[in-house]
Amino acid sequence: MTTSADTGHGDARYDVEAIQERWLPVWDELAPFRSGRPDDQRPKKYVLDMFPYPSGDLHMGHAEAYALGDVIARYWVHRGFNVMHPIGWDAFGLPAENAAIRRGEDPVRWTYDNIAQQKASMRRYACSFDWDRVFNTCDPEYYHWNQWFFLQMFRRGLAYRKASNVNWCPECQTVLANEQVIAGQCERCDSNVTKKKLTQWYLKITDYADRLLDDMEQLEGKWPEKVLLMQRNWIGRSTGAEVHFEIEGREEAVTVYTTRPDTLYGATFFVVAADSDLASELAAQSPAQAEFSEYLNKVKQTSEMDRLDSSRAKTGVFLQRYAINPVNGERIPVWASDYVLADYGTGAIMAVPAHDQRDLDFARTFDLPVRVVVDAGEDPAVTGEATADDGPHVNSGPLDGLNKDEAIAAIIEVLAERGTGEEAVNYRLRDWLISRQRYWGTPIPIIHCPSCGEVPVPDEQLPVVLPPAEGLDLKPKGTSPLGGAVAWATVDCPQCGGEATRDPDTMDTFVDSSWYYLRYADPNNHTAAFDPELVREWLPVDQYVGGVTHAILHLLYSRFFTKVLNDLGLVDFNEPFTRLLNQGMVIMEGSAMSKSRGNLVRLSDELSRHGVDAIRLSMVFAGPPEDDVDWADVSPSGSAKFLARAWRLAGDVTSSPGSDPRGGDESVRKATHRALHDAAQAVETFRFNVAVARVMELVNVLRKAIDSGPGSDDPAVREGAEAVAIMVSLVAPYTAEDMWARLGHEPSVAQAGWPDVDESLLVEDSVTCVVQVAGKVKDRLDVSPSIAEDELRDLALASKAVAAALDGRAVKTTIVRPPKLVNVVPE
RNA sequence: GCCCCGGUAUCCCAACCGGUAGAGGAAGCGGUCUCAAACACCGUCCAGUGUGGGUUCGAAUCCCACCCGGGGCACCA
Repeated sequence: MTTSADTGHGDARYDVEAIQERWLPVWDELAPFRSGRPDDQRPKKYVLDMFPYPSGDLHMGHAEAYALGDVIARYWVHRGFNVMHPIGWDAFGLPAENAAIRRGEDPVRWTYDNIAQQKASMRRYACSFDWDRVFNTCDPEYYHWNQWFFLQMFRRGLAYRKASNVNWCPECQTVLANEQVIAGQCERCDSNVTKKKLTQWYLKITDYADRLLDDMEQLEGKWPEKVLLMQRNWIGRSTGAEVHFEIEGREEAVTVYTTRPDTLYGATFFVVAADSDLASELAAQSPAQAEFSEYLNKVKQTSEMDRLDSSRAKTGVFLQRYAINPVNGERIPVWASDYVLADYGTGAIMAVPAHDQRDLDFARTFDLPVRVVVDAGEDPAVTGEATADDGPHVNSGPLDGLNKDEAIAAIIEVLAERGTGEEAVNYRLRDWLISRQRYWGTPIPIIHCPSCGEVPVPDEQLPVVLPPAEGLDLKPKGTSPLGGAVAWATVDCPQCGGEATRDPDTMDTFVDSSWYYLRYADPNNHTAAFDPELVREWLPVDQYVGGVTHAILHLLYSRFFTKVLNDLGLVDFNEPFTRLLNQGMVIMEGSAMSKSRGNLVRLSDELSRHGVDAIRLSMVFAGPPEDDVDWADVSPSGSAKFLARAWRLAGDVTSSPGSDPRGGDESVRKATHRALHDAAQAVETFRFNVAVARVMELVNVLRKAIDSGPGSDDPAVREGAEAVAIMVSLVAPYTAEDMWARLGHEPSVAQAGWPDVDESLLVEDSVTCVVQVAGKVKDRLDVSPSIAEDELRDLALASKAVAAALDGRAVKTTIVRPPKLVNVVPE
């Protein structure tokens, strides 16, 4: 146990447990982080930590995230801002339901118990949250507005139902959004995801693809580059053309999408996605019907995992049908294959094997012709490498001799003229599938009426509250448990009054987190999701802090919601999070902590061993915030040692509060003001570890000043110790508060304010000037920081060491950078 | 395969526009205090910045190639 340490200075001891117990009730009373006071004149700032999911108690990851968010929030409070730093719980989701299934616990009870536990832990962890703004997404008062937003979108055609092949997790027995499928596996349980044809609810995020992409410009330099890149990739905008191909024996032409319309003359075959409706239709009237059915069955059995393996050999079936190339009238064979995706573009492609590797692989497997139309010097049919480079077009009629860009422009014009094609944009992004066949979520507020169809639940009947779980079969079985709540599900149609049923699905929990940051501005509003006026006052979020795991999912959905709400006139901004900081993970000996790996470090153990402050400090000091913290590399006992050292300073100060630091020891004052200046700068640029180092430096200076310098009585020492308390309060609030009290002040140190930095104390009396000869350091001079260039050059040239290094050589030139450097360059 | 980020002392990490490689911490070693220890305090050792080349008066920093580690994307036509 190192919870206490004998100081060697009298009987005062740094007793972690006692300090924690002393200040918690005081803070409860003072509520220094309350942000809702109506008469508050301070400028507003909104600092937000991603809210937690209440699965058990807080863990090491939370400890890191909240320690970092706290540094930022507490800093801006010191800086005189009215900081809103709220917390709540992302409380819907599968774990509650799984606990219910496994242990027969009520999801409601399980969830609220966990929330209570986490809340108590956060209080003890001294998070600077505004406790007056707490809510949980599973509160009917909250999800009421999920339903309201859904209906707003429904009425505008942004929420709709369609049948399609959806991602299906056989383990969770529910559908998944594209964003929740990671490398062919379920984001939650890692099962291999399969496809299933189902009718599901979607939100039309694709309508916002361009804005989601283009508005990222506003975030440049304020969000991590990595996240912006991931979002860009995810949206995957590409430009090209749609080209209409006649199919022999089919009334309507079939459209393909291509990014390389310039290679149209090189199309030697045509491929439709095997699992598309078109493939089945084309096969139906063909001798290849039997072969195709067999192939389709095989394709359906292929797991998403295998399908994603691009090294897999190409497979397919010739449908014995022909398409007509609109530019040269050529008759090309139509194949069905699974290398073409049914839900991207139009589900059909023109294959140009000479200039597309996938098409070439396919052509070589089935002995189809390869025709070069862009001369890149090599023959893909021989090398097996398709050429995607630019070059003069050949075998391409009117395009011959043109380069890629010219040819694309020319062919689009030709296609448009003839009405056989046009310029087109495509996205990788798909609409957001939000229905889930699970219990613990927001019921979808739609009533299915046999005569009226999909009828929205009238606003005045919202919220549609979940029926109690008791008596329902929550086990995953592929259909919604809510369907089993017959009394709940059976209702009168709001339109015709006839018997109808409620939609039995619940919403993806990412809907909940897509607007929670708005609700904090007005958490207790019973008549609206929020008062637009309050949102205008507080939003957008000035600083968002959270893990990079949400780089796509949550952040993309939130951006989408914000844009929809902007269109609805409910918010006046386009981007919800002005700045984003991604913190790393806490790992152990190089890998993620997990029970099964046996390297799990329990937060509660660490807290009782070292104290809250030492753990917080360790998290912040471990390295740059976006890097992972390897718990094996940090030294919580070292942190505790530093805190005790800082704390002891407060007890050593013998001057009285309010004594004037002017007239105190100048070098101590300089160290103090330098530390305040540098630490502030470091915090504002998220270099928290550097900020801590600056404080440690100051503590070392003060220790020396007390023991062997101007002494404990010097007012500059008091000034320094108070600065230490304030700076330490960003990271270690208990220690700082106790220091503050020992220095003779009333709580809370959190509200003490950042001391003004005296600029004149940042100027050094003299600096060391390095004198180099040919770039090598030969001498050092003590000079005034304001020394003139000429004077410095003369001083340097007069140096004996320089003369010795020159060894008689003439000076070619002298580079002078006052006051820090002179470089003498010999001939 | 493509793209992004990183590689500095035994370890975790600093180093503003290219300008003294070291701020801070951990570990180690030595000392003061002590009967001894713990604690505390003081001091100290340790790298030339992954490798090779280039630009420059001067490179951890900029450029090129490669190696290693981490992350993202990956049949998206």
